Amino acid sequence: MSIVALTKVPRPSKEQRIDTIVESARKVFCACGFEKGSIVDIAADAGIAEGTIYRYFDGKRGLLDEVLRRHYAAIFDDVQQTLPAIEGYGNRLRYLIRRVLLAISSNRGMCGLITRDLRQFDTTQPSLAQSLNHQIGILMADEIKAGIKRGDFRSDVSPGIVCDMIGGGLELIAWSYMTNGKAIDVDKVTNAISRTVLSGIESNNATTASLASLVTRLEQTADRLDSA
Amino acid sequence: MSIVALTKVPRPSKEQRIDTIVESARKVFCACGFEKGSIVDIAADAGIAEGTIYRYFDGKRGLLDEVLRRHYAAIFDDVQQTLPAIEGYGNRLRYLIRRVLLAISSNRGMCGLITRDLRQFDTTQPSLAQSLNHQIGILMADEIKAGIKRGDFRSDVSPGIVCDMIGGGLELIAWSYMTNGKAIDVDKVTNAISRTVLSGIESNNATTASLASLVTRLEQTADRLDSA
DNA sequence: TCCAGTAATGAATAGCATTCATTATTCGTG
DNA sequence: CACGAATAATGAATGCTATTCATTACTGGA
Repeated sequence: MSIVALTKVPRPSKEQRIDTIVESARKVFCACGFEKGSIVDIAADAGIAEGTIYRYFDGKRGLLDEVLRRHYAAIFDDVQQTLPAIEGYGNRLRYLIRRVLLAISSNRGMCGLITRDLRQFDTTQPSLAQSLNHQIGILMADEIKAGIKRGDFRSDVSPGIVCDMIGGGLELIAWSYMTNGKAIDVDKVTNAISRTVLSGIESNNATTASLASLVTRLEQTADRLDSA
Repeated sequence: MSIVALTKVPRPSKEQRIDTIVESARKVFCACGFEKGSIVDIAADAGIAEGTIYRYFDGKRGLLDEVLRRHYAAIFDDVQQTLPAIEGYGNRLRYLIRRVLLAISSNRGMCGLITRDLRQFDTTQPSLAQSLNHQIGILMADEIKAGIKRGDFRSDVSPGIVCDMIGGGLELIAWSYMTNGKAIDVDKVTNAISRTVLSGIESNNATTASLASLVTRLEQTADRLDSA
């Protein structure tokens, strides 16, 4: 029979407890993934019993949602501070692409959660987390729509489809980063995506050729004028 | 005590048994998804015991892989028959995009498996199924590379990135089809993607218009000079 | 100090993939 | 046809985890 004198620490506030749980969940999920990261692990890391987690969260899924929500919130904050300072729709679009690539390549564990586990939709109850990638898509779509209105972008483009292509492309790049592990060359990829989106892949030989012949003709004319 | 006279059906061949199991798995997975579709359900549908499945497959995951492999194989067969008959790199690219959209929109259950469950990678052992989407990407990349070589496409485009953008875009469209259920307008989406990939989104209205008027003016000047 | 009300606990529950000792069937051979 | 290894099928038992809930521990006001 041992009598132990423990300094009784007061219970943490509701907010502190939630923060502790979410942080432990983040650590465990990032390290092991959603499936393999168990509630027992998270509880152990947070220094509490499993049951306690269920007082604050609907379940494992809800916990993941909150982890992801906080991750995206930080990115959104950053973006909202930076975006307005950038001039030009094309440049802002380019910044958004680059920002996502940075987020992907700077946190492999989170990248795994996003590419692997965010997708687990439940047709009955769409979760908050599902709309997070979509939010970034909305930011991009806003730029494109504004660009169309101003005439910088063609009026026949579908902003939604273009955003899907950018967002989907970024996701595939993230996914292949997760599976093959090769580092992402952020600037190179940013350039490739931006260039493709803005200019497409078709060569405009016809235009170039007609311009070239025009130049030739003007040069000849100029020569004649000189000699006259 | 009942004496029942059952016509003893001979055991099916290994191949038949595998086909039965895979077909039952396809039905169950398509109806319930990978997580919720249980081995018991599949065994019941196939009219066998759960244990039997494990004689033929590594486990639930391996079973899904085979279901997906067969689904993709059918598409590949179809594509390989059709593709060579189409003239022009841009047109073949367009066909591939349309073919994938058709596959997506014609089979919602399978679409769910692809967008939701195919992604469950295990960093330790990459599965066959993971490379299936990639295969289609390779077909597209081939067209793009050939198009670059022939001068139809700009030489500074990155085929891999463009394929990621097309493939990723298609996946996002599939995903949003799964979550919001709205039917996909195959032709409209095919057009939007093709147009974006080929021509980009930047309007060259201003440039074209100003160049055109410049050309006109220069031509008039040149004519006047010539006649002088 | 006491006592509702609130929070935390962790053993019990439940669901499901996977295993494996047991039973049934097949088929080559005497 | 009969026998008996070899092969296939079975389904109860196992193990793992998320989730629940009766019980216990704390807290803050009267």
